[in-house]
Amino acid sequence: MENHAKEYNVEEFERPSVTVDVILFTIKENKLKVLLIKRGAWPFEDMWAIPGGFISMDESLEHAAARELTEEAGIENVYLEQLYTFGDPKRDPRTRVITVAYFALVDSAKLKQSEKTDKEVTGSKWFPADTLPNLAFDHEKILKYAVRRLRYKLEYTAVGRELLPTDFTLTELQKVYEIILYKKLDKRNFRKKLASLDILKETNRYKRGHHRPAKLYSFRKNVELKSGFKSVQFEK
Amino acid sequence: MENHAKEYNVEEFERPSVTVDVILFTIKENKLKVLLIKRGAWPFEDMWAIPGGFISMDESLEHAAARELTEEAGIENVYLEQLYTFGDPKRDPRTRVITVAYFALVDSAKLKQSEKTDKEVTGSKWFPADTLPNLAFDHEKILKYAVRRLRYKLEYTAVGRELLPTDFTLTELQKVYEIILYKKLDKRNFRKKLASLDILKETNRYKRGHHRPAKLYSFRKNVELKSGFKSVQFEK
DNA sequence: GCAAAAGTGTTCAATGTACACCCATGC
DNA sequence: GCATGGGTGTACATTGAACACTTTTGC
Repeated sequence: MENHAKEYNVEEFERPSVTVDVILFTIKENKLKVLLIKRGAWPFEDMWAIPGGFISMDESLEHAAARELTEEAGIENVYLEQLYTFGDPKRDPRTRVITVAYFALVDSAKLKQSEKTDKEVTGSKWFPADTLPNLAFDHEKILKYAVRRLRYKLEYTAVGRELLPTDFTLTELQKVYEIILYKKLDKRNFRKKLASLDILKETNRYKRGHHRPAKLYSFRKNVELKSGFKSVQFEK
Repeated sequence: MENHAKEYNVEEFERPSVTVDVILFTIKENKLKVLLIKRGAWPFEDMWAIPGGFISMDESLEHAAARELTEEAGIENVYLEQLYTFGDPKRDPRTRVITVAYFALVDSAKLKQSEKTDKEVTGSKWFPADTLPNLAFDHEKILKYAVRRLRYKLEYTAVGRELLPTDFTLTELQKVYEIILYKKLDKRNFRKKLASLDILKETNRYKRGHHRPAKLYSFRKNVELKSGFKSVQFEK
């Protein structure tokens, strides 16, 4: 059939540009936050955008996403998951740009170091996921999609761990869920569920604060992010 | 920051080729089947592949997917959903090719017409999803991913409707679920669940066969594909 | 009248949800 | 000693799973 002949001459086809964009989430100040970057040039100059960039010809998509995170946020080894590919012909006024969006999760404690070194130098800033500035391109749509996916994932898997240090208290874990799902959870039910899932292990250390010390827990190794916290219906 | 300067000169970047591949599922002969196309040229000449092709510069990704379905399978207006984007640098020996995979569902009755006209002319063939030939490129991986997603979707949404004509019997619907989930379901529980979901409406027509006639049902309009049939755990 | 698919309810188990009090520490 | 967050169990409702017989038709 004719298509095969066409396929052979790969070079005949005009090629779009391909980027990766990475929505990086963290929790700070009891809020879900997203890292955005101020654009310095046309188009959408001075507007905020999701960090991203062009893929190299010899790197995988995931590698490109990880590289962007290092370059633009100075962080490494974070949870990274492909979200969706946005390819509307008019989404970038310069030329045809298809973007493969990823989302990433990082414990805010991990940010502290890099934050001090290149703070504001990069023109990047953390915004609360529920009060965003106007965004460049179709980035608002992408970001909203990412938030939906994050919520969904949180209910059905244990991705919450990616937003916490290795050791944490049960109350801290519950807060992660409450912040992202945007609703209060019942302490006893939450803990009962955790116990039944058998994904945590106690340490024998405690977090001491101003009140009664809280036992520290960590996730079991080899818990393949699964098993959920269904408490809201998301699809509509 | 330096990246913005780079971004401005979009043209400086080498561009990959971008294709869409579409995994088209249907149910025939009580099996889940997938449409594959025999390759006519290097690379992977004479091997079977998922239908797909290059995107045009002025069409959306979804449009490209729909167009491929029309060109390669002669069908239109089917359920189409973006699956995942595969971009390993070595997945195509010719050059860097990133493919945005979609999956599509079609009622086999809808195929009958086009089937007769261009059968075998296109070098395409329906394979049972569980007994595939060796596939070109990374298409086996893509296809397995599609099957997983289809199962998942079937449990949590009402996509099953896309594999049936507008009117169908409850037994036919149950068979769709059994074939895809690859397990027997209990007739009474299945019907009780359907009733509670309130997504079907009775017609006053019956399907007459060799035995007792079965009432025909259709899906309510505006049932946004949701609400599920959880009966197996999929993630692992 | 008999073979074959259509249709229909109840019981039990597991899971989810609501809810209130004592405990250990810092100050 | 008191304010504050840490920690724990029980009763009820909802959902899922197992299970068998009668009905209606074509032949």
